[in-house]
Amino acid sequence: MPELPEVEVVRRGLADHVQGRRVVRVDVFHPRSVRRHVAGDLDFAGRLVGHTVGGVRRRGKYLWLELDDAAPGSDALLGHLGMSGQLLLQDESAPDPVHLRVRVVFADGGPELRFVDQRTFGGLSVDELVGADAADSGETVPRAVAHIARDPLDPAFDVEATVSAMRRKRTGLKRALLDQTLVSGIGNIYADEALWRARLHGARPTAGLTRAAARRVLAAAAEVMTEALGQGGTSFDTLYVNVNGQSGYFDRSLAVYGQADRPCPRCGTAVLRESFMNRSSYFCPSCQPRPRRPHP
DNA sequence: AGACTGACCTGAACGC
DNA sequence: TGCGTTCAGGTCAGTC
Repeated sequence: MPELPEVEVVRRGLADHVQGRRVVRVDVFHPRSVRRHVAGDLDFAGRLVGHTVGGVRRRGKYLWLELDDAAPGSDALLGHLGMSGQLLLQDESAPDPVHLRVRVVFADGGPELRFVDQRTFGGLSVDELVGADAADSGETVPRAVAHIARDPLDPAFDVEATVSAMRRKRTGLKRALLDQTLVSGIGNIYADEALWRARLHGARPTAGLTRAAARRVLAAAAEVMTEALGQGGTSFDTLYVNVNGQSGYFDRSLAVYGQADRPCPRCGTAVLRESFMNRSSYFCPSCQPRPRRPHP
């Protein structure tokens, strides 16, 4: 399940291996994988061919390859891995993976960029770059990413503004952590881990949080994702760009996620699993007591 | 306007 | 053995 650290691992791998390369051919094998490109797969391919990959950027779980340059109005190849997406660099002689959805071929004859996605929740599109925020920083993001908040590892991430925005919400803390327009990059796994580190229950109403508690959980999220990145980063020295986290090492370090009935690493109490938003939440009932007035 | 739900998708694991 | 059910969960259109 790619969340911020996994996407960042991919970004680094791509930056090392596709920057400066010119696209000569694009094959789209599954229309759903380019559904965000409303002009269709032919237009998608046409906007890539002939262009050279510039910088490789990321915000939250979104990743994009600047085409030619980063100026507003220029195009970028935007990608989201969804649940099962992978961006692989593979030699043209390597057999096509079963779930190969899009192939990008480069002029130098080197390894192809292959978008592989079993469940097709992810996707690619070509999107125009726009100014990142009102301030004239010169930073640009694809139009489709403009509504996504900065993530906790972004140097320009504003903790105090995020704390204020969080406390203005009328929702539960875990919902808020998963809200990509409030703070991006956090998914179900790192939300549970951050809540555990901050000793807070996900049903705590955001409006009732102290600023200190809100800061604590955001700091915990940044910390756990930084640690995961450190471990995920060990495996991308080859042309194979690992994306889905399956071969990452961080799962050994998870305190509560997926650890139902196992002892909490801090106090030994059995970790609980609960259903939440059609998925699962894991927490320690001792370290993270349910609030007296939980947000439903 | 903001909060929330359901739909999308495939394959593995499980129960009977 | 096989069939049906559940689970994994990121995002956004649609609803209230």
